[in-house]
Amino acid sequence: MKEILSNISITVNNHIYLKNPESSGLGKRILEGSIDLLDELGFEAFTFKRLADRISSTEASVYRYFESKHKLLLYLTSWYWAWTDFRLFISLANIPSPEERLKRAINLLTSPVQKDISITHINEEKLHRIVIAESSKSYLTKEVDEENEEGVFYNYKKLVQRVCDIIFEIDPKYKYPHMLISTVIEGSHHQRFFAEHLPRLTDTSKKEDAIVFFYTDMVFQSLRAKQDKKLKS
Amino acid sequence: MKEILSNISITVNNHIYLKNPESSGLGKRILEGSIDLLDELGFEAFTFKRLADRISSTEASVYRYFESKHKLLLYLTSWYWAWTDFRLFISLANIPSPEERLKRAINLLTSPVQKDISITHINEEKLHRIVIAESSKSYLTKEVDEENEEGVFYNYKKLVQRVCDIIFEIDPKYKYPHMLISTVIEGSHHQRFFAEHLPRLTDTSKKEDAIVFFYTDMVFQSLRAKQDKKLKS
DNA sequence: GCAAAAAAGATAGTAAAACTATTATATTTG
DNA sequence: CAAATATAATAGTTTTACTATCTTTTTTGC
Repeated sequence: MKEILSNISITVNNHIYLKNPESSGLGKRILEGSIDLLDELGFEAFTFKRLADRISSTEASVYRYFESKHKLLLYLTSWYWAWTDFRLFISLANIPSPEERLKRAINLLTSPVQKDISITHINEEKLHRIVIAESSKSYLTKEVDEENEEGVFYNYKKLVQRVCDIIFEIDPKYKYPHMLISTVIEGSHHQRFFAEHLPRLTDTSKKEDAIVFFYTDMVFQSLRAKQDKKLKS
Repeated sequence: MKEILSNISITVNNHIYLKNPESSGLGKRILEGSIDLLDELGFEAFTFKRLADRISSTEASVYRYFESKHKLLLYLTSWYWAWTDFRLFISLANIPSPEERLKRAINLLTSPVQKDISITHINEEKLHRIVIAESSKSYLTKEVDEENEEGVFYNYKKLVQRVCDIIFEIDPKYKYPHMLISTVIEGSHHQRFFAEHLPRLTDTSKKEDAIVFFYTDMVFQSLRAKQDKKLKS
């Protein structure tokens, strides 16, 4: 995958950074280092000082790229949504049946991220763990409206919309596609976190992937309620 | 309601506080003041210094009740789950049909909190907004396992279990009751936040309460998938 | 009603976090 | 190679998140 896609790149809204971290070696070290450290320490204990030490740079240099650790988190999650949207696009290409496309979409959104699908210097497996544990902190703030106006959540909305478009093909009358899909995305992340840390809030069975199964079923049952087509679930 | 229930009180795991805030006037002012301030400022900008100023006390005095603002948030959310569990208990009393009980439970878990159901000095309407915007920060931390062992999430688990018990009555074979209910609770909170701040991630229709309807439908459709009883949805 | 105990207030102080500013040294680019 | 730009090194500020100490007020048990 690396070969084929070496000339595509993931873009993130430029209100999120001061200087594009993809534009320099230090910028890339900041991204790599912050993914490692956020995964190790969590958002609360993560600081630019610690990041600078880890990548053998200085606090002041990191501040030239991102105005705060909150913006850095926003960058990483936004990158993740763009990357997920891109993978989704590929996964759905040339599949004529909307039901099959929806099934593949849910599968991609709710499955764990495997190491081997990396396309860049970014460790997507670690990034996935960061998104699970930290991404809701990127919008559950008092600055959300302001930042939303700047377009920093565009990549997330775009991904949700892409899946909603499939639902529209299956049932143009279905009233809650966005609610359904954002519930699937946020929900599956929460369930992965619960499975690891608060197992009594979920139902873990190690054999099959209960999370993928549950949300696939949930979506198709919710849609079947509104229409009575046969589904290849 | 205030009259009838004046002798019941909500209990919170004692690992969460240093001194029980319900045991003194200052403690109650801390609870009241923190609910006001958290609602106004959000968790990030909330500090014990600001809280102390607001309630005309001192930082040091607040620290005698809670060892950190994180523990205070944990207290408030835990209180909220106990209160919700209590309301649920009442709402389900003497309703024989498990389907009807489940419907009432989903309704209670996904509806907005109205002012008039207050039983204490706590402003439950504000607390509900805090739970929506901040409660996931109480467990999305690196300390979650440690704190979970101390039992600080017990009230949340208990609430989820209570609803799972109803599902068991309806369909003892259903495999994912905890996933279903925690998805409903977390999901409905997220959707309320989205409706206000990120509307493109949800489907708002101001007339009826789309969120209650959506999750009720979701639950009953998910269960109908596994069984074919008639439901009064 | 009073003494002892406990709670709260007043004040001060520390370590670290979250930045900003300045100057010097590399590195890039035209 | 000069000029521009990026990074490093260093230092400083303000705020947060606490801890410590001492005094005053309130509670309580007799």
